[in-house]
Amino acid sequence: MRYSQLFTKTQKEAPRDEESLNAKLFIRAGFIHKEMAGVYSILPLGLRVIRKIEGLLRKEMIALGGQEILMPALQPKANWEQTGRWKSYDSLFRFESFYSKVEYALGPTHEEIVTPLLKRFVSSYKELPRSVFQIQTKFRDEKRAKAGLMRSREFIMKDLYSFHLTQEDLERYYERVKESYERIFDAVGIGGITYVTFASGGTFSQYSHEFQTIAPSGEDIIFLCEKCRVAVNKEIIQEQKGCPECQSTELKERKAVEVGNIFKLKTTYSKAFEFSTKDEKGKAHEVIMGCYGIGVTRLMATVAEVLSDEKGLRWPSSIAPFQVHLMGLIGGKSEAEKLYREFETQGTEVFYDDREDATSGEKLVDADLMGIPYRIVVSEKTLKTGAVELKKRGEEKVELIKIQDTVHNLKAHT
RNA sequence: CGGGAUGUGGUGUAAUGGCAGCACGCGUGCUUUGGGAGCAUGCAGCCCGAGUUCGAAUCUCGGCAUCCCGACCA
Repeated sequence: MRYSQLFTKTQKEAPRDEESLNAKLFIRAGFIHKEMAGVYSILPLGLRVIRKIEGLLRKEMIALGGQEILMPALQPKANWEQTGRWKSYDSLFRFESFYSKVEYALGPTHEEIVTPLLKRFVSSYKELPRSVFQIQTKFRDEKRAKAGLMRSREFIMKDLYSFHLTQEDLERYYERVKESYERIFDAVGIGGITYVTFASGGTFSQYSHEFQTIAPSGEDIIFLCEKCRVAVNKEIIQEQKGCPECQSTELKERKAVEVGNIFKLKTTYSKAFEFSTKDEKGKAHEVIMGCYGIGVTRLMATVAEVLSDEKGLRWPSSIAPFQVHLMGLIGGKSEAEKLYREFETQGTEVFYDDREDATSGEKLVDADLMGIPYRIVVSEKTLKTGAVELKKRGEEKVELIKIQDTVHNLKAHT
């Protein structure tokens, strides 16, 4: 993509009405635009990051046997009454049609849809287990939206739901999802600071698990055991006392962001919707369920919060909007143009700062702000030796590589 | 929802009862170009509504919006 074609632009100053690091960086770099408290438009660069995260999640969910679907954000009141959550779910957006008295909900989560949906098709133990997932926009009427994309009223989430014949089968699947989540957080560069955290599991199971990423800006407090690499949520620290795995009481208190959550629903929703299957003997059993969420936009914000530096964003290759940020400075513009075309032909994701009216300084500063992993500068200086300059975002070291090897070389890097 | 704060060109800010100014941005021209350029010139603003006053961006009241703290958070 050419910078000159991009309708957005970067800005030097962060707006006064954003205090959180992620929102400041995303707005300055032109990734998002605030429409109102807790609601943002996603701009071209931001959307590319979201698509990357979605791709990664999709791959993992499919590996877990998940079948991708897309359920509605607009949901019938009746389903929410069936589970009692029409009245009890505080952050449910409810509204009435302008034309009739019909009331609707905007989905904050999809148990009320997915359970009757699976019930419609699954009626025998032979069809279990099953799992479905979606990547979709959720709505929650947060009492206070805050911290940019960290806690917004409209956000993108990946939600997976699994359906089992037995508790044991759910347990096995649950462990597989846990491992999958760990791979996902590793892949986006926050694995080292993300902890499986024991949280309250409600009345139906002993624990649920959250994936908590250590961050100064986090709104949750966790108590972590460095030895076991697990943590305990603030909610249950009183009853739990020590580390759930080694019983150590030397836990460290840290602020963290909840980037994912896995939960054994057991039969809560299958009971509400009378979803059961027959076993070999023809006896009906309520289906055992699990649900597993990762906030896509929150994950994006978390990566920005923990990996950025004073110059701007710093994306891991796995979810970067582009792999290469190319620019031609004085004396290097025509060579940069040629390189750009070559990259495009080769299918490398390249962002080309082809602006005629931007100064060198401006281009360099923008590259740091946007945080694309590899920067290639072509200028009179580099061309003296028939080379271009390659620099990785966040590192000081620059490497000169022969211009004719550049495209091939980057293919190896990315 | 309780508490606190703030609303001035697109963005960041100054003026605090008396001519709305600066920087970035945007337009035009020329010169520039390895870390958010220079000169010249132009465009663009007081959140909304009442009130006080000779006079309100400034004071008062109401509304709206945004941020922060708290409560809440599958």
